Amino acid sequence: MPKVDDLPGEPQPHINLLAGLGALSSIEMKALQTAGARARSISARREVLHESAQAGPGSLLISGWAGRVRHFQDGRRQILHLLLPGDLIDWCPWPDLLTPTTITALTDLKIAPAAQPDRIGSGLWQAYVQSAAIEQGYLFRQIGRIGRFDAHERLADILLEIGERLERAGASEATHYHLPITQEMLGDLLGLTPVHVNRTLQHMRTQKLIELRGNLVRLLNVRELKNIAQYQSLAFGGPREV
Amino acid sequence: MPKVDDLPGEPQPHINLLAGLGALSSIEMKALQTAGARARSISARREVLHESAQAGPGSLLISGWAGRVRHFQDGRRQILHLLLPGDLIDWCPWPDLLTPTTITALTDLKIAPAAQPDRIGSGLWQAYVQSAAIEQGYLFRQIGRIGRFDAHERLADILLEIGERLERAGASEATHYHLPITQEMLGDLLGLTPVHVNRTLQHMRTQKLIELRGNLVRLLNVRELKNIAQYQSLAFGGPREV
DNA sequence: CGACAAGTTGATGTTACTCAAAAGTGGTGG
DNA sequence: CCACCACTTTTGAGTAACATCAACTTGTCG
Repeated sequence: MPKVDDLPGEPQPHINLLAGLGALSSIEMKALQTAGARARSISARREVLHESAQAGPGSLLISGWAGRVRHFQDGRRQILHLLLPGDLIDWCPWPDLLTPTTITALTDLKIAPAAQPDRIGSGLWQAYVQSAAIEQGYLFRQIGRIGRFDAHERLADILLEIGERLERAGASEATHYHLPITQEMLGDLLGLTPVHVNRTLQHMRTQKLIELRGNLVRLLNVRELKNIAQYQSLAFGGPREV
Repeated sequence: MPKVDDLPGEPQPHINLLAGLGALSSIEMKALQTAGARARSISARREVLHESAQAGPGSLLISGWAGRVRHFQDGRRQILHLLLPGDLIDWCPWPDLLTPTTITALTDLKIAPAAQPDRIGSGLWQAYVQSAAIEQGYLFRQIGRIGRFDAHERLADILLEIGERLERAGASEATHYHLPITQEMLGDLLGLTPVHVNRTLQHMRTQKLIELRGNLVRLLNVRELKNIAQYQSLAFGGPREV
């Protein structure tokens, strides 16, 4: 598996991810590479985008984790969707049609302006559109997860999902990755309190389902985890001919 | 006592809704009217669309309530999103990019094949695209609702949201409408058990927040309901010039 | 070293679930 | 019209899951 960090140069998860979604021309690949090089840094806990903002020309998350967030008046918050390296952030096929949500940096980030597809229907354009469709799929999963799963199921499910997404972006292995967010953020994502997240993780450790040291997770018993979460990968089409 | 049935001709909520989202030409209006007349019936609890199905050419929900549903192996289910009269069901701006979810009829339905926009960018096309974007906004709300709200908040929120959506479709008043789904379905939508939905509704009745007789709901204290749910309308743009 | 954030643990309270049964509702056929 | 059925709503009692409050520990960084 591609241990991206060993490769020369910067890791470019957005290229790995998008190349899997649309048949990119070499020009488009180049554009993505140069975009990646022009990434700017944003530090943890900063807002990347505010609810009230207009949809921008699109951005690519190069490194770090972010989240679409809803804040409530009484201080509660819910992470609606987790954004991982390689993800497309606020691109939209037409101006002004994006539902604006606040996006917050959960860790330090690097964000690059998205390379613009030169025409509708190009490989890059297809990849972007697919990317948006996939996000919608994850929203559906998120609803099912927090609506009907208990704490163990939610954690098993999200750990599997994150691993799968990181692997697709070539950023990690699916069963062994760096989890750079706090248990409190995990709670905000899963609709649980940080205390309960902690206890549940403890329990999963004693069950030898996972290992968690520092912020390195290892999924020790993927079979059982998938069983707990009734897990199945989110299916989506690969690149198609235009 | 649905007032709508007393009006001459068939009610056409999809026209009310879509006309608010895109500047429809008179030809497009006609097309929607004839589409509405060609509606077919589907009886309650039937699947309208299965997960595995290809994205179709699109359908309009003319009457009745449906839901995007996820079923779990152990019999639990979660209604991911509620589909109300006038809603666009499986239309997608490009073939095959829709995330397929099972759609189930919660009541008897009437469904019409969606009139196809004749070109990208037309008023009808814009209305459809906006409609899809709005659905995404409701998905975000749904996640916040079930992730961080307790039972009272969830019910207050959903009752307000449903009222608002029905009113926008010209199908009811926002504070006084027919609720044709069972409390069990409401539970599946909100991630609660039917028993707990019932108790919570009882409590809201004693608080004089709502009135619920048969399946007619009246929101008696909208101010307080909005306060409970920290409610604010989902903002979206009206028709725009092409 | 000290300060601060994150993780951990215990004790206790509350919300929501489970199981169970009764009562109301609507439709169907005799 | 009534009897019967299936479904929904309602209510009660007991339980489990999760939240809350609070303290203590660990780790990290200046």
